[in-house]
Amino acid sequence: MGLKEDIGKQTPWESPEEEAFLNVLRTHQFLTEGHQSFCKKFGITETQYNVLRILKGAHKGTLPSLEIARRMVTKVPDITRLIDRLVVAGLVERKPCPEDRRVIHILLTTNGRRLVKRMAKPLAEMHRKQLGHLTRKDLKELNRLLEKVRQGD
Amino acid sequence: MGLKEDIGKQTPWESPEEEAFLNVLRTHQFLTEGHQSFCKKFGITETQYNVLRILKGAHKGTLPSLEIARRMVTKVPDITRLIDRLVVAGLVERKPCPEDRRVIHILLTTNGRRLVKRMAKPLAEMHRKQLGHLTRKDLKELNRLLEKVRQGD
DNA sequence: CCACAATACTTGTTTCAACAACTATGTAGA
DNA sequence: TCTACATAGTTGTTGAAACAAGTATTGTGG
Repeated sequence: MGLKEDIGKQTPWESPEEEAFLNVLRTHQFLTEGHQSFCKKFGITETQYNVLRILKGAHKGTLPSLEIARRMVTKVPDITRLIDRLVVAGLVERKPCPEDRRVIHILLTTNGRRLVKRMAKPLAEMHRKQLGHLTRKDLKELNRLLEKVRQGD
Repeated sequence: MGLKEDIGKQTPWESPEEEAFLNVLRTHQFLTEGHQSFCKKFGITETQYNVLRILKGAHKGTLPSLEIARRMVTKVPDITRLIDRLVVAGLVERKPCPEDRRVIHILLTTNGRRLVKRMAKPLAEMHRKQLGHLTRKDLKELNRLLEKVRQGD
């Protein structure tokens, strides 16, 4: 199924660039939908999972909040209340930095670490379900092209 | 710049699928950011533009609201108030369908049509700015792979 | 060392999206 | 024709994102 049938549009694309643009949007939507409902099963949002994932991958498992914001996929102008919710959920905690009292370090709690671990295998499964029909060569080429897109502007 | 440096992560990917997944998310963010600020310059949101674009491409320039919702890139469970805002902005209007009184047709007003037209050229320019550095072959391959992703699941 | 700028985060406010429940109209089978 | 169900859209409510302005701490040029 091509994009044209997919969205039931009458007129063709203005340009191949527009087609690619919408194609990225559609595919993003396709992938993110599954990811969203996946996260929901574990009681968190996509954005919240993103924070946990970043913390898990971080050196020493701790980062200043704005550093987390910087690494997020989406822009988060409101990192404070995003962290707030994770604190309330008992998944992360704040630890003021003694060296620089402006900074607040965020780290996973035991529960947070446990949740990320518990999500790992099912998540990998979902990725395989969503992308497993692409060959290694496909994936490599897709990654190359997506990275090339981001080099522009 | 690869994805790894891009997001400052320590640990490598769990799988090529996860890498591709995040790559789509990042690239989507990259593209949509520009698109968002573009739309903002014209006083509308991305979602609102999406409605206008769909109406412009629709046969006879009119569609029932739920049909619009169905064609949107993102899920819109709240099409009513999305249309509300466009009505208030004077860009679309509602026209009850006489044949089926459940249905309400949405159509562009003159102002709406004018706005879409006014946005067309700058938008094409932005697409070229964002994606112009990819060759035709790149774009074709990218489109092919993105469509292939959506065939899965 | 002192004013001033930069950094790191917080808070207030407004707007938008998500979810579910609800109304109104049309369709189809017993 | 009457009941049940499906479709189209609306509304109420809650929660989260967007934006801008504010506070506290640190770095820096004169």
